[in-house]
Amino acid sequence: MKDVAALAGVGIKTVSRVINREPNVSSATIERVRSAADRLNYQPDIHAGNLRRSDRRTQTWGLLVGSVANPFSGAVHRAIEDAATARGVAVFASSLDDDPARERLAVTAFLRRRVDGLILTAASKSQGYLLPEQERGTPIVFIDREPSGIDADAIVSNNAEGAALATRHLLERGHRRIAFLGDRHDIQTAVERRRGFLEELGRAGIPTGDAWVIEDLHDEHAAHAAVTELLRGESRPTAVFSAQNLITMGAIRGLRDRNLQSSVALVGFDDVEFGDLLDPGITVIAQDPDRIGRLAAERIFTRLDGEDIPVETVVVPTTLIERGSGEIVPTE
Amino acid sequence: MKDVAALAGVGIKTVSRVINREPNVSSATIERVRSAADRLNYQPDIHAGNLRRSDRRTQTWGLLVGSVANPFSGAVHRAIEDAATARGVAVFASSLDDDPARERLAVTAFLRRRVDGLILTAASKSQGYLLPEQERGTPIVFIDREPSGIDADAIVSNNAEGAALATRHLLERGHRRIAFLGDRHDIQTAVERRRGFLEELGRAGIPTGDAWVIEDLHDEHAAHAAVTELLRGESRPTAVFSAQNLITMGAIRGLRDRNLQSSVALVGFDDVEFGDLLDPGITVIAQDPDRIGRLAAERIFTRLDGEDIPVETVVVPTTLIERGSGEIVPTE
DNA sequence: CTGAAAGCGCTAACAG
DNA sequence: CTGTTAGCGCTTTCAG
Repeated sequence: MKDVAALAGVGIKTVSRVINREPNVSSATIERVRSAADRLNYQPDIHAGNLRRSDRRTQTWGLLVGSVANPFSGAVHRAIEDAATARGVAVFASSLDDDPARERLAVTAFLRRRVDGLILTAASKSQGYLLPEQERGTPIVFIDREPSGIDADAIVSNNAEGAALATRHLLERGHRRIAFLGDRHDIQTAVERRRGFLEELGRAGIPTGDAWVIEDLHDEHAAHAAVTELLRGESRPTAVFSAQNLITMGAIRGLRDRNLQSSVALVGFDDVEFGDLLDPGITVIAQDPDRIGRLAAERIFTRLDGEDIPVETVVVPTTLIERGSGEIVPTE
Repeated sequence: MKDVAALAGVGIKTVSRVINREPNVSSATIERVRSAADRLNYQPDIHAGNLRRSDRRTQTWGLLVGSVANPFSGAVHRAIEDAATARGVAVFASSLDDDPARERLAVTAFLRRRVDGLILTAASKSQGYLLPEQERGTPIVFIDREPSGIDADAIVSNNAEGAALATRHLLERGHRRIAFLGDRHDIQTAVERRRGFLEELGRAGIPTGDAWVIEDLHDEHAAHAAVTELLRGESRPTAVFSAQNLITMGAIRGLRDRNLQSSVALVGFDDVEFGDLLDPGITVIAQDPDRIGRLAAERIFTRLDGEDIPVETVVVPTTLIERGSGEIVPTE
């Protein structure tokens, strides 16, 4: 900036004014500064300025998700990015793999870079460690899972209702022996989905004990194995509710292995790409990652803009998409 | 930091030493400073320090991809993130949608935040505008596409060879009437893939004019429509080579609409999730996003570490994955 | 309309 | 082993 000022033959403050589009600079001066800056390929250092700026905004956010390679996270990320860049905000992203230690490291890394806001799918048991940062005024929004140990905004899907909807869908088609395939039992969404499933069975008067509830399936492989085992028994379920993306993939494989994909019903939670190209198509409870991301970004902006609204959990509805696998009726 | 120093009863420089794990501090002092920092929830400001630090490293990179919502980009992103965080580097990500204007904006946004390195899938015609930054010492690595207007490292797939491999695969099964479905013709990878296709046809002695070459299919919908149209004619192709992810999806739909998925062969470029669950499975030329990301990150680190190696384009091999659709033989 | 001086949080260079 | 002083690139404040 000093160099630009020297080249343009003006004071350093005048360059600052031009760069920041502040008023009270003659257009001739503006032009001189502009061309000097261009000639030197000058890019202002946003962080140096931030050191002295009164609002102390870095125009940067930190985003923590399961994994940036996961399609759901990717869609959420994209929605957040679109909202953020529209207002000049750059976004850091970090993958947690549901590992609390990684969460702490990523949060620390972002805080040291003085992000203006934090959006996270927490992997830790409690996020109380974020309290001091929140009190310092940094907006924090949780997505996908609600926070614990801290009172903060959250944007989540209606997991229990979605699971109940899936279950009801199967019940209405006459299924009574429905298996539940769930993710790690310490993940909040997994718990909610199981609850929705069991409660719906309860409402239908089906003794919960009758349900096959298989949990802690942490990847496609485990789900595949579990389904294979499940279908081997004498009294096997007539329908399967797979409560997560990868588990659905494993379930599809398991059903195919035994050539049961057209006789055992399947409803998955989370949309699967290609779901409509399979035969039968895969019926799912679809989440709305785009909306989740957009709402999270809006919430951060609202708080940064100084509005003192109460902390809130926004529930984003899920949708049942019928494609065939969920409409199979029990044969036995 | 001043506050921490006051609370610990030491000078500010001593706090700096402790935070940065510099030597020559008594362990008693370290302990006092540590607990004071903890009590105040102190997080050092990496950017303030950077202003004065001799190496001027922000430990931050910028990544520009097609879209963070795209599975290929997501996989590359993840590989880069893993390499980066292992050495304390945080990663900005931005989606370009193949829009040159977005590329410029994102680059500017990152440069103002003083990233130490830039990894990009360029959308612009020429990246000459990056020359001053490169001369300033910022490592720049291109992924997926080679740069133009600037001499810089690149990590790319062997697009032409992969396309030739796909084409040869079809030729070997007796196909002579093969259609090519391509992305926007101004995208380098699309051009390369078309070249590989046409050259392989040439080697087989098939007059290039005989080939159906349909280009500028920029999304799944356009590809779907193109395939539908293509299959309507009297002398339709016996095989289709779809040269990109979304185009393959559209092609699958088009073939299914006419119930030709088991009579017209299909090979796609880019792996498609679920490819093995379809019937027939989708034969593809798979790229290696993980390796691309890893190599890009390594290249940045190597240059940051000061090694003055020559600029190089690393070609990452692609793999043919046979799943059924590409092994269909011509019926006519 | 323009510029000089001070200071943001930190590290380099030096002195004790 | 520890502290002091200067200054990184910028914005704030205030004086022209």
